[in-house]
Amino acid sequence: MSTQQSKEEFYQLHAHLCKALAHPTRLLIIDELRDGPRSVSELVERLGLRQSNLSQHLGILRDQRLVIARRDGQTVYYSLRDPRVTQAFDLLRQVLRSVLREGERLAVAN
Amino acid sequence: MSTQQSKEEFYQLHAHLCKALAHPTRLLIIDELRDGPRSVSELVERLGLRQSNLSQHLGILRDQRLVIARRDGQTVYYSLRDPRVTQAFDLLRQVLRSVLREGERLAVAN
DNA sequence: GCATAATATGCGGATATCCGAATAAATCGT
DNA sequence: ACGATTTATTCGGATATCCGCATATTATGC
Repeated sequence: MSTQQSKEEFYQLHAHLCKALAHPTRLLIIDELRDGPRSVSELVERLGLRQSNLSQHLGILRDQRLVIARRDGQTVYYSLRDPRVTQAFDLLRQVLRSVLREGERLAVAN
Repeated sequence: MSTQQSKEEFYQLHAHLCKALAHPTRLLIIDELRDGPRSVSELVERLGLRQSNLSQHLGILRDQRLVIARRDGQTVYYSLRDPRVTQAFDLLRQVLRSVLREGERLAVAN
C-alpha cells in the first residue's frame, strides 16, 4: 500500500467505488459512455432524465474518478477514465445473466 | 434477453448486484472466501463482527446469489458462486489503486 | 455589462440501509 | 424430548441516498 492507509480504509474506498456503480442510472450513464465522450445535454436527451439529477449522478461518478469531465466552451464532455471499469461492469453482467438463467431452470423444475 | 425483462429491470438488477458489493464488510467477506469455503463462526472470528450483523451481510450476498450456503450439521459453510465476481472485484481494486496513485502524484505536484 | 445557454450545487422530504439487541429456527448429543 | 450450539430473522432508531425544485456557476455572443 503506497500511501499510508489502513486495511479498513482501503476496503471503505473500494466500497465507495462499488457504491458509485450501484445505481441503475449510473450504470446507464457508463454504458452510454462506452462508445466515446458525451456531453451532459446529449446524455440528458438520450437517457431522458432531469438535468439536475443527471448532473448529480455524474458528480458521484466524478468523485470516484470513474469518469473524466473535459470542458469545451459551455459544454462539458464526460468520458470513462479506465477501461477496467467497463470490464468489471461486463463481468458482473455475465454473472447476472447466469444467475437469471439459473433462476429460470429452477422455475421450470419447480 | 431470455426471460421477459425490460431494459430498466435489467439495469435495476445489475445495480442490486453492485449494491451487494458496496459495503466494506461484504467485500471483506468475499475476500475471506477466496481460498475456499468458510463457516459462519470462522468468519465471525476472523472478521471480528457480531454474529447477527455477519448473518445479515451474508443474507444480502445470498439474495444476490453471490455466495452459496451449504449446510453440514449445525454449521453452514459459505463459498463464492462465480469466480467472475472476484475477477470484477480485482479489476475494481486495480482501478482504485491507480486512482490512489494518481491522487498521490497530484498531491506531490501541488 | 447583460441576457442567454449549459452545467453544477444546495435544500428538504421521502425512502432505503445499517447495526445492535432480542428472538426464532435448525441441528446435535444424550 | 430437552438443553446446548450454530445460524437466521425481526424490530427500531440512527444514518445515508435519491429526486425535484430552485438557485448558483461558468462560458458565450452582442
